[in-house]
Order: sequence, then C-alpha cells, then structure tokens
Amino acid sequence: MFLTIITSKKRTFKLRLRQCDTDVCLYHAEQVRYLSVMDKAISRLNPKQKEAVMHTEGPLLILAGAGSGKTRVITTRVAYLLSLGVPAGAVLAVTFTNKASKEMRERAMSILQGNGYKTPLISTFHSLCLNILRREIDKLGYRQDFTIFDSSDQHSLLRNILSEIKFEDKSFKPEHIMERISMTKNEMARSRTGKTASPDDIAIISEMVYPKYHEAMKTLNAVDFDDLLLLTLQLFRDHPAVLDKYRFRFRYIMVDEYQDTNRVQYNLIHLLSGERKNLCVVGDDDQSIYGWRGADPGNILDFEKDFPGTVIVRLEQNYRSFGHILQAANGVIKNNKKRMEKSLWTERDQGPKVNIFRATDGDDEAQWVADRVELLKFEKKASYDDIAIIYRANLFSRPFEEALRKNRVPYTVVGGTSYFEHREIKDLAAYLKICANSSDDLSLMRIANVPKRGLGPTALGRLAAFSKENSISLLQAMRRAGEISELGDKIKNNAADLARLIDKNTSLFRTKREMNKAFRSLIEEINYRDYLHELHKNPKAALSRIEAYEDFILSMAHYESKESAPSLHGFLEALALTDLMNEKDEKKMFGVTLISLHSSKGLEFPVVFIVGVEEDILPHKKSVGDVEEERRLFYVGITRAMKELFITHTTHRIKYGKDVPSNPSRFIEEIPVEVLKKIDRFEKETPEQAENSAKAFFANIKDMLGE
DNA sequence: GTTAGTTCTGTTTTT
DNA sequence: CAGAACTAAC
Repeated sequence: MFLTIITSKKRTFKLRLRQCDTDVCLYHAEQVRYLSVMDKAISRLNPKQKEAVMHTEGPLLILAGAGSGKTRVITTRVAYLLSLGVPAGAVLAVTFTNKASKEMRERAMSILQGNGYKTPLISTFHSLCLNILRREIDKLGYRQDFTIFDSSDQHSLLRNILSEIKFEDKSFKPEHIMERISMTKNEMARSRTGKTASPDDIAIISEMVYPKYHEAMKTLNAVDFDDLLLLTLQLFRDHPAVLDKYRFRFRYIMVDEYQDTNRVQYNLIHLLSGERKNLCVVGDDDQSIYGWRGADPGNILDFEKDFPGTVIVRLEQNYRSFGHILQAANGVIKNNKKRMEKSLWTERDQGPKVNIFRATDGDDEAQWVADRVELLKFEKKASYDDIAIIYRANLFSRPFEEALRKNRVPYTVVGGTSYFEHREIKDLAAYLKICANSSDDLSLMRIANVPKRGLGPTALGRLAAFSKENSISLLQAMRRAGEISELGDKIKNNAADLARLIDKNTSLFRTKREMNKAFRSLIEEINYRDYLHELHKNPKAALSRIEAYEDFILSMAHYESKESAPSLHGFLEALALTDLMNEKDEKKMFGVTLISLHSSKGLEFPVVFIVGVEEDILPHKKSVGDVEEERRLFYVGITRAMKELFITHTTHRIKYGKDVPSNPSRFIEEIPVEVLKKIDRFEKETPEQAENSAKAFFANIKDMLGE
C-alpha cells in the first residue's frame, strides 16, 4: 500500500505503509511543513549517502569507510525517518559508546531544528538492555533492585570463589578465567569465526567455575555487563510476548559500528527486527579491532546472507585525509584476505607524503616526536590540539609525556587507568552499592573494615559463615551479630554498628532530597578523610585522594541536577555504564592528544604520529593468531590523519628493563614506496627551509608579544 | 593486625 | 622498570 503526501511546495513523497504502521497516517499532515529543512540536509549528501538515507524499508547495510561521512549519514537518516512521519518512539538507534549516542542524538535533532519532533531512542546496547531489564527482569527470577558489577567486582567475586573451592594453582589468573567466562557468555563458542573451539586448560576451569559464579551473582542480586545483554536475549527467547511488545515498538532499527557486535548483540538485533527487517546497520569491516573482546566481524560479512534482500551501500569517498595518506591506508589494508572489497578515494590534494622516522630507542623516539611537535607548531602554525600521538599500548605514553613536558608542550592522555580504579573511589562506591542493594555482600565485605573498625578477616569469616548457614545476606548477619556466640562482645557491637550505619544511610538515600549531601555526611561519619591521611603518610598524596572523592561527590550532585527522577540506583548505573568523570572533563581536553590505537577509532586529527610501529608491538607478539586484526589496527591509525602522518620506530627498545633490538613492522613495507618519505634526523635544512623556519619563529614571537 | 620486603608479570578495553 | 600481589616478620 502506498500513501502519497502532497506538500505545499509541489513536492511529492511516497510513503510505503505496512499494516501495522497505521499510526504513520496520523502524523503526515503536520510533517509536510518541515520537509524543506530535510531537503536541505539531504542535498548536502553525495549520491551514495543519499541512497543510504532514503532507503528506509528492509535490510540495509552501509559499508562506511573511514572518514566517509558515516555519522552524517546516520543522523540524517534518523531525521529523515522522523520527517516522513515515523513516530519517534518507533525508531531505535544502537551504538557502542555513550559519546556516539550523544553525538547522534544531538546531530539528528539539530537537522530537524526542533520543530516539535520528539527524540527517538538512541542508546548504547548496554543501557538499552538495562532499561528493558529494569522493567522485565522479574520474569527471569531476578529482583528488580539488582545492581551492576563492574570488572573489578567480578574479579574479586571470582577470587573468592576460587579460594572457596581451594583452587590454588597460581598459574591461572582470575582475570584470565574471567575473560574466558565472558567469552563463553558472549557466545564466542558459537561464533562463526570461532577459533576458541579447542578446549584448553583455562576453558576447562572456566567451565567448572562459571556455574558457581553465576549462582553467586544471583544471590548477590547483581548482574555484570555481559548479563545485561545475555539476560535480555534470554528474556526475548523465553518470553515471546515481551519480545512482541518491543518488536512492535521498534519498527526502525539502526546499529552503528556493526563490525563490533558480538553474537549476543547480533541475536538481540535479529530478534528485535523480526519479520519486518527494517534494519539498517552501519560499519566497516576494515575497522573491526575488537575481535579479542568477542566482536564477530562475521556479523557484517554475512549480513547479506542473514538478511536476504539486503541493499548494500558503499561509502568510499573520504572527506578526511589527503591522497597520500589514503593511498598508504589502502595499500596496507588490501593485504587482508577476509574483507569486503572497497577502496577509499578522495577529491582532495595528494598532500605531504607519509613520513617515516627511525629512532635509536624509545626515549629518542619520544624526544624526536616532541621536537617535531614544536616544529609543526612554529613552522606550520599547527595548534597543539591538532596533533595526536597514537600508540599500541597505553604503557607507551610515558616517554612521550616526559618529552612533551620537557618541551613545555601541553598534552592530554586519553584512557589509561580510569578514575574508578582508584581505591578511594571504589571504597566509597562500595558504600553506595551496599546501600542500594542489601544483598551485595561483596561490597559490604570490601568496606567492612575500611576505615578500620575492628572487623578483621576472622570476624568477617565468622559473619560470612553465619550468613551462609542461615542463608541470609551478610548485612543481615551483621544485624544479628549478637546471635553469633563465637564472636567477642566488642566485635558483635562493631558489626551491629556497621549494620546500623548502612541501614540508616540506606533510608537517608531514599528519602533525602539531595543525595550528595547525604553522601558527604556519610563520608564524614566514617572519618574517611582521617583514614586517607593515615593511609598516605605524605599529606600531599592524601590531599589528592581527598580531592578525588570530592569530585566524586560533585559528580553525584551533577547527576542529581540533570536527572528528573534521581535515585541511588540511577546514579550507580550511570557510574557503571557511562564515564561520569570523563564526561565533565571532556571540555578540558586540550594540547597534544596521547591515545591508544583502539581508542582513537572514530576520531580525526590534522597531524598524527603513530609510534612504536615495530614487530612484536604493532603486530603485537601476543596476537600472532590474528595478524589481520593488527593490520586493521594500523589501518585505523593511518586513517585518523587528515593532513600529515608520521610513523616512527626504533632500532632498540627497553622492554621490561631489558634492552632488545627492534625491527620495523612488516606493515610499513605494505605502504606503497611512492607515498613514503624517510626522514633523516641529520638531514640539514635546505636554505629555504631554514629561512621559512626563521620567519615562522619570528612571526610566532610577534604573536606572543603582540595580539 | 599491620608493615615492609619479595616475587612475579607484562595488549588493546566502547559497556 | 614498575606496579600488583603475596609472604614474612613486627
């Protein structure tokens, strides 16, 4: 059935309707007014992009090469759907990061310029699932007030389990076992690329421990990140009525970064899209760099097979990089066997060639880069903000930080140790967690003796045993500490006091208008400040810890001010699922950016340095199994650069305290020689270069003195 | 129950 | 080398 809408401006729109889309009709009349806004946005697209935007019904695969205007296409498409009269509630766009979803939301809505359009649901996989589970999880036998365990929670739980079953073999680290459990949960075993099929020792152990872990999580009334997805999938599989509800609701589904989806995510999307298959996925198999985390590039490679009738749109025009950079990228990536054929092209100039520099060692490399950064600043008038230094592993940031500091160059390190890793934040968060979820024995265990309140391991062991015998929570056991005859009177009181403290604050968080005030007084009540001073003998360190938790309180205040119905659960969810702390600091990003190859995906910089491009680092020695993914990683790095790209490597490098010779990465040879330029440190400046740099130098001084 | 010394180990990490 | 985690003595 076709419905034709006649607009005031002699423009006709054909809208195909399906039987279940009756509510579309109700909307069209008021939408026609806004088509001109939409037309403007669409007119800015190239033909391929236009095709992707206007194809609204049936499965659509958008293969979006790096820098091909992917975000513009997705956001325009969302806006386009709304402009057609599709109700906002029927549109679902799923992303991986909060940053991406935020950007998508803002840009899509800005295309429509308000005009009374409601915002569709644009969310990450995890928060989408959380929202569904909050409503439906009782159907799976969980309690509604569950909390989310982050990886350090998981880790310590697993540690407990291992010691409980007296698994003492230290050669198996809890992290590795946890990683394996996570892979199992993400249905890696059933993956089509699945090479994890061969059962090794870790697989055997994790298989043994997984049921115990799962059981423990359930009694703790907690779910982990994987569970959010897995339980939602289970919900959809076991409760068709629930699935139908969401299927009916989400009639237009879009998935960003589809190459990064794992099997569970694939199944979720598959189920949700249902018969209708109004599913649009966007991705680039060449940028699939999360295979080690369960991402299955097979999902994008086989999309056509999985969804018959798929229309494929290739976005290959690159708007980001100069020609030489693109040729380097193409030259490298074409060595991969398993990929969808595509080749980026640009209308832009060739630009400078790709610079290769060989340093003697890591410090030399860092110093050279830092000096080059200054040269760029003064000679080419580049801003520090325009420059990024990208490395394979976060630990490489160190020498660059030092060299930049030495040159007085401002910089920002992205990633690395996150805010949550700090002990004081984890401690205080544990207080919040036990208040939010009285079954969370793990958090209670963590803070039972922090600060010291005379509840050592032995006392806690007794309490834990008592809770087990009576199948009650640890908190409940503390409330009833008086009944435990093995405990001394003092300990009984200590435990009961703690239980009272938790109970009191639990109700305070529930009733008090401003949670952050309650939080602050809780921190004061437990004398956490003094505890920190005891812990760190030099007052400077203690003070910085105090500042850190002050920030934490501030972020709670921030959360409360922006949320319409703030709650402790809500805050903890935001804490687990979004990077609350970095959110605030986002604007503070300035200077040269130091970032890992992985986190650089999606970003762009006029000048990029990819450093440490050596064998055993860039194809990393631990990922020999998947050189193609390493190559994609390099490809991602190259395609971040807009104007100028530098690639550096060393002749020897200190690794774990030992000096080892290093060889240039095999990937460097894959860059066509005609786009390469080897830079020699001792190369003298040509007279005109010298003149230019002198000019630039003086111009810069003038700048600094004058305006 | 805490502390200082010792051994061990070493990617990437959107949530 | 450096941080974590474990052990052995206060």
